[in-house]
Amino acid sequence: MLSERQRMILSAIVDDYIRSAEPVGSRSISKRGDVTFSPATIRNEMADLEEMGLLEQPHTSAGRIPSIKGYRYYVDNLVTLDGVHDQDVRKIRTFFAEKMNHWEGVIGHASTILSQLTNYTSIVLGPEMFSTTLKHFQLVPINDASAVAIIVTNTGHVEHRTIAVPDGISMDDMNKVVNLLNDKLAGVPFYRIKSVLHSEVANELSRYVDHCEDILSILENTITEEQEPKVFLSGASNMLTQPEFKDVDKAKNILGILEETQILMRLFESTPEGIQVKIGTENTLAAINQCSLITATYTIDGQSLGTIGILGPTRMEYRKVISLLDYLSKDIALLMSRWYK
Amino acid sequence: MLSERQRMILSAIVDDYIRSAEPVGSRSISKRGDVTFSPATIRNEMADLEEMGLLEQPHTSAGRIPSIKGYRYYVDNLVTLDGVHDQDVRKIRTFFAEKMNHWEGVIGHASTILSQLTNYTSIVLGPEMFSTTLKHFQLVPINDASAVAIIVTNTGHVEHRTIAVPDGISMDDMNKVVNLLNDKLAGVPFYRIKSVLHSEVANELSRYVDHCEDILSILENTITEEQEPKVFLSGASNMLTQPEFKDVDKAKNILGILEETQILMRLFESTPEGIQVKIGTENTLAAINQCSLITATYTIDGQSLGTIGILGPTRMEYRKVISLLDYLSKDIALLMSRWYK
DNA sequence: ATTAGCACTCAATTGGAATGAGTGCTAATG
DNA sequence: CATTAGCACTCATTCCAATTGAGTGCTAAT
Repeated sequence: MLSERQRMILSAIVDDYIRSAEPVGSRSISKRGDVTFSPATIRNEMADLEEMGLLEQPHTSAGRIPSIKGYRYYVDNLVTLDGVHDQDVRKIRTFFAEKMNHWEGVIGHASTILSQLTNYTSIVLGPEMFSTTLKHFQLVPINDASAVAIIVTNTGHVEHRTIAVPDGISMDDMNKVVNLLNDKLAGVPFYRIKSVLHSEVANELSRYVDHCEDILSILENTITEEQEPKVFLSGASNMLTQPEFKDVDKAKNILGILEETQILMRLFESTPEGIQVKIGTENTLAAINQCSLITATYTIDGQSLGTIGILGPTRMEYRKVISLLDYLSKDIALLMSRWYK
Repeated sequence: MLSERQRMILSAIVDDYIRSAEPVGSRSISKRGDVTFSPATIRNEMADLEEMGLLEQPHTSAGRIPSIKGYRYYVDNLVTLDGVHDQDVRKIRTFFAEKMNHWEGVIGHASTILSQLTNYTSIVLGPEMFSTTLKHFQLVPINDASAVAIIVTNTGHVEHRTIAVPDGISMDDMNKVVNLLNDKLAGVPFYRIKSVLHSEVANELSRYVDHCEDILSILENTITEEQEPKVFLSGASNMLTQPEFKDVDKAKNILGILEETQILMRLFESTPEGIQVKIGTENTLAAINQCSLITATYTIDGQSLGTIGILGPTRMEYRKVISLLDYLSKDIALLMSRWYK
């Protein structure tokens, strides 16, 4: 649909604008070298591209900037992945060289690297449990009043949490409860555990143990809370380096959003496997309509575990970020496969 | 050293400046009602106060603003605590009404409340372990390759972490290791565990078990990492609402700092018990020389557990923040005493 | 089909005048 | 003698008009 020349010009404009954050004029394109036409010719093409909705003009006597649609075309058709820069690879290597023996380490480090290498904000979701089932549940008493609940999933993922034990519950009762839970809940997907707890377990439990409501509510909290993936955020202040957020109010809006884990998670709802680019208003959340979000899932044995993402202005270095996310998501999968066998 | 009238005027200037963030003129003070002198008189007194270093003038024809020394005098001598506002108390109540069965919940909520009620940034440190000793160590095997390490301190505090178990370590070996560790390390303060591990445990361990270096290094990591208190941050974006940070560069500086947990912790090094106010350059960290940090420790049975703090511009609502921190630190102690018996 | 040339647009910059909040000093006042 | 009214002075801020310059669209020439 676009001529080769138009594609070249569009590409040049997007590239230039990504670099400079200033509207791009016909003259500067002509001088770049890779497009050998005169400014006048380029102007004509630009007018056409604008008519197609790929470019827009802030005001009559300014250069052009890419529209959302323009970025979309650029990302879908013009971005050539040139791989990750050598020095970036080296930096990732040294970062991950440190021996890590829990997944939070890997995910946390990944988040830090991403923001450092891109100068954007990185958002990383830990292993999700939506598609995961309970494999094993264990309670380790610590003292009269508290115990550690350990939850093992079918993926080999382990979560733990200290819980308060209500007064008047004996060790014996505990064991009964734990056994019953393992019987009933093993193999049940997490998102269904809450209802199973109420429908099947509650009745049976009341036969064996007093105070069962207390125990149930605690378990319910513990298990359902763990269901939520943990969110790691890094480089939020990088937003402020972008000229589009030199207006403090805009910046505050976005940074405020970034502080609300709940909202962040909604951003990642229904991210498909592989790499996804959401540009400006393509994001459902109005507050980040000036931003682009690029996400990549990390998978082991074809199963999607979690998501890493970069949030930046729509004027984002798509080429670099996409390459990097692709590389890193595979790296994370590799590193984490140790715990998932 | 200051006359009553000078104290009134200084107090009025600080209050006004805290409210408006604009230099305060003699006329506006005179019109407030509580200082009944004419602008001319007030001007004379202001000149004196400036000479004493309590006030300063941005430029010749502007009003006065408090100097660091002025704030200091204000905080030390002029702040009257009027307690926490009723509606704030209610808000805290509803926030804490939710049943919480792990300390992260309490601390995390406290952080959120603080930033919401003050519109500043809150920094909260979880229970410290510097003055804490190991009470009990436990390893719960999950599968061949991993186990959960549970660490109980003398304060009743519980930490846990999943660790990877090196190949070729049997359950039996494990138990031996755990028993040995409990023998040797129970009662040892955390900050000394690392050295004890090397000096006393390493030798002995090598007699019983192969691969002991692997195990040791993992344990060392696990234990020493837990030693660091967890940092909770909330309302960082509130910084941007302050006119002193309308300059994006300044804002980025501070927000950048806030993202670095290591640095944040250094801010809290050696916070004395009770409430402490550090104004502007009184902070050792140059990056926050435009800020004031107010901290309060929460203690149980006279033992200091952790610290809650508010970071804001030097032009901070000291009265309100100090009252609030005082109130909340006691509240946290109360809530947490459940787990510390 | 391409491009040189030209008139036109409009945001951004510049500089100088007007504004006004606030001061310091002096002399008058109770 | 402490207080205050009065006044000249300072200086950041605001306002406005003129200038600048990057960039466009159109037309005619190549």
